[in-house]
Amino acid sequence: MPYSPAPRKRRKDARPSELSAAALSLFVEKGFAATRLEDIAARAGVSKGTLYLYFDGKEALFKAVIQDGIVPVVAENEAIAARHTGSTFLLLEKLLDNWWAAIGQTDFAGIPKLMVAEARNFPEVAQFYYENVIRRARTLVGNTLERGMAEGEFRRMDVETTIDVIIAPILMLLIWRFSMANCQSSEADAGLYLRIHMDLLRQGLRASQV
Amino acid sequence: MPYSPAPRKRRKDARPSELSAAALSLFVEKGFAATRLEDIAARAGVSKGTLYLYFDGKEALFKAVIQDGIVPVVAENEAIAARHTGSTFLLLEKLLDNWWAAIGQTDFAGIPKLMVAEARNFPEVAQFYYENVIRRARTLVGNTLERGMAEGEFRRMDVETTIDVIIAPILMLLIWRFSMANCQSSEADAGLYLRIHMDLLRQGLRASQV
Amino acid sequence: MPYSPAPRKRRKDARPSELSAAALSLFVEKGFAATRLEDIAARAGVSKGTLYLYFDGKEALFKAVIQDGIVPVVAENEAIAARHTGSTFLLLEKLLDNWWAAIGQTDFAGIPKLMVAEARNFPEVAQFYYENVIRRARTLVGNTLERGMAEGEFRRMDVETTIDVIIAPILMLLIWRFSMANCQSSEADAGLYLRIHMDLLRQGLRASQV
Amino acid sequence: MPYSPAPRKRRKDARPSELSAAALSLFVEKGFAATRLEDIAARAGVSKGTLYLYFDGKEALFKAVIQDGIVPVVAENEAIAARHTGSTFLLLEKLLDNWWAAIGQTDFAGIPKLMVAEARNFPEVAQFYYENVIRRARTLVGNTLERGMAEGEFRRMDVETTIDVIIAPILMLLIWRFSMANCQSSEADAGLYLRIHMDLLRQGLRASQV
DNA sequence: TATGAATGAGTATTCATTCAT
DNA sequence: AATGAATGAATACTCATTCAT
Repeated sequence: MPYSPAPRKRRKDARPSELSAAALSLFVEKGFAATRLEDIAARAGVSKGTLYLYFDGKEALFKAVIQDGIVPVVAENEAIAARHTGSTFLLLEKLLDNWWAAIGQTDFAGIPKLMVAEARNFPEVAQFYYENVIRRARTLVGNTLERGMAEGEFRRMDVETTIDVIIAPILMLLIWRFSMANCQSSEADAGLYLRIHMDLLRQGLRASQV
Repeated sequence: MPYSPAPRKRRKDARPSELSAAALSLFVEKGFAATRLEDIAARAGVSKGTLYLYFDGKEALFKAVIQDGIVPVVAENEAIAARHTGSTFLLLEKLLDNWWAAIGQTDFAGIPKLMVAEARNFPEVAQFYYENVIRRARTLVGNTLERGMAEGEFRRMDVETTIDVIIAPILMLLIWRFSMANCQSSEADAGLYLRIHMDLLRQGLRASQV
Repeated sequence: MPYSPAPRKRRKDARPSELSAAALSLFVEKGFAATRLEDIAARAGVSKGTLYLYFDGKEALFKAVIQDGIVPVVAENEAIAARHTGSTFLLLEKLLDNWWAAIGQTDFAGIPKLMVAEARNFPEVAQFYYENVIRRARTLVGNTLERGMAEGEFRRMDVETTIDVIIAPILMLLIWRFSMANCQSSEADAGLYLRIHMDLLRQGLRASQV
Repeated sequence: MPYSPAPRKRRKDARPSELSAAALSLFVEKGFAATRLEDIAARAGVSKGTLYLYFDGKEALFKAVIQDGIVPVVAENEAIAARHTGSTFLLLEKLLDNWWAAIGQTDFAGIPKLMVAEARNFPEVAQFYYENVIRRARTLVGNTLERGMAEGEFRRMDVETTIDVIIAPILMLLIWRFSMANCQSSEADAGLYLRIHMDLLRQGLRASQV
């Protein structure tokens, strides 16, 4: 018999992530304080009490949302970089593609805005996020840049600044989408935006070819 | 001895901005929902009830904070651009300097983070902000770019994208300062950051001089 | 010089009754608790603080409204009775007419409803009202009935019950007017109501004439 | 041992009427505005929050108190009239007896005073009360009078006026009990009062028997 | 495991009252 | 005498959390 774990069992295991998914979408939508546990429970299709079977409370839910959300993607990107061979710029593109598929097009896309909004109220979670997401992501990009420079594919440049130039537009894209985007009459085209960004980088990074 | 208006009167006139200043700093620090009116009152040195003499309630206070905070600076910058003569890049620098003095180094610096955090809960205020701050600021930068291109000082480029490239790092600087900045061990040097930004722009914008 | 006291002086003397008149109309309209001192002041055309120059506070205002409102009319009616000669039923009619002119067609008309609504919250005022209005009015009507019976104009009957029969409809008329009257589509005709009431009494009270 | 439903469940079903009973007694005692939700909860033996599980708020509680309180008794009286045979005056007595047992001797007795006091602040509830209690009660009495006249038991008379004569004293009895009654030294005897009222009616209504 | 009834601490808001001018 | 800015106690209502079933 190939597969088919008992549905009830699968349900039980899936619960926590169902719950934190519901929490994430509401936290992103309304902010932490303005989200009621009752709404999270309702969106997950369980009762309020059930939340407490899996999480210690609202704060714990917030931490879980942040901590479980993005870290795996960072690790995944680190793995991608580790096994990559060939053009460094192609690696940058791979990293962006993977990040876009795993974050940008999922509910996790709301996390940066959420984290920005709540960092001061949850310094401990912010610290965790800084060390496990931001720092690692910057290191990854930084290493990639250095690899490109070492191989002569990229021109020499200040690494920290260039990391900012690479990451900031991507972050702004997400933050914008979960804050002011509704105010624009015309829908922004995220795919186009990212392509332009990468095009600029392709030119901007490469060693000048005389 | 010149005259001095009755203190009571002077107080009355000053109150609204004292109150919204206190509100701003707390909203930025803890978010809208997590800020208690009592704390705002305490920070402004008045009682809870006094807030209601000047503002209709917490939401009205939020609107006032946003609407009164930044718009004057936008207008100021528009005026600066209108009367500027000479190098277009110099104008860009002037605009940045003024904005940095009037926003970046005051409590208003927290507004972008606040607006990002609360935009979804106050769509009406977000709309106001979009139209009176964001759109006007973008138009101002866009016109400046076009002026530079028309005069041959800047190379030809896609204006909308370039506006993003100019503005996004400045926004990120502020958003970062009011969210994750505490997580870094080393203090970031905003002045340096902006100087590098302008240096990159100076090179990136100018028409290639063969 | 016939008259013309200084207008300012007249104003000063008139203040308290202007204030309690404003208070009465609002108390009647919305009840004691739901009436804000600010509204009373506004209706009287003065500032909130001025109320405290003439009354000790909201309760004092309530007491004044009740105590100053109706007692004079009771005294007036007692005087009418004292100097009346002739048909006793005519006296009853005079009393009703006077009461109707001095109470029923003025703002004082709202006092019975107000007193009913607030008696339990102001037992002291209620006691005052009971002794100085209700008891005296009942005594007056009772004495009149006894006079009519003594002179053979009215048939013998239980006095206390008859007092009720005479007074209750008049009270109900006022209470109704200040409570449910707005619910009726057709305007009630108070004058007609009272005339029918008196007609019934004329028949009901008179000694049967064989 | 017969079964016994879970106490929790039994509680749940009983709660709303426990709560509105507590609310009624306090509203009658102190008026709507002067009654604190906390006191209602305390009198019902629950916490403040529990009220909100069953009612949307203070106003909803007020509406429930009025709407659920008296209407059933009106319906009951209509049924009594529908199936009555025999003397019409006996029917009047039955109606009074039933009303006295179901209203006059229960906490519902306070509703007329409450409704009078709050009608202006709750026009919608007042309208409901007018149409579902007052109008129906008057119609019931009016039909009874017409039946009596048609059968020759009652003399011919103006129906609307007579309805007033029948109902007003009963209303006054209740209103009095919940307002000024405490001011009297001697306890009024409601039973006696009603008996006298009916005696007067018996004489007043019957067709003169020559 | 899951439920949802019950709780009560926490907060925005109102408004009678005071008092410097 | 008159003002109205300021106060802070009072209260309706919310919602995270608990726990008996």
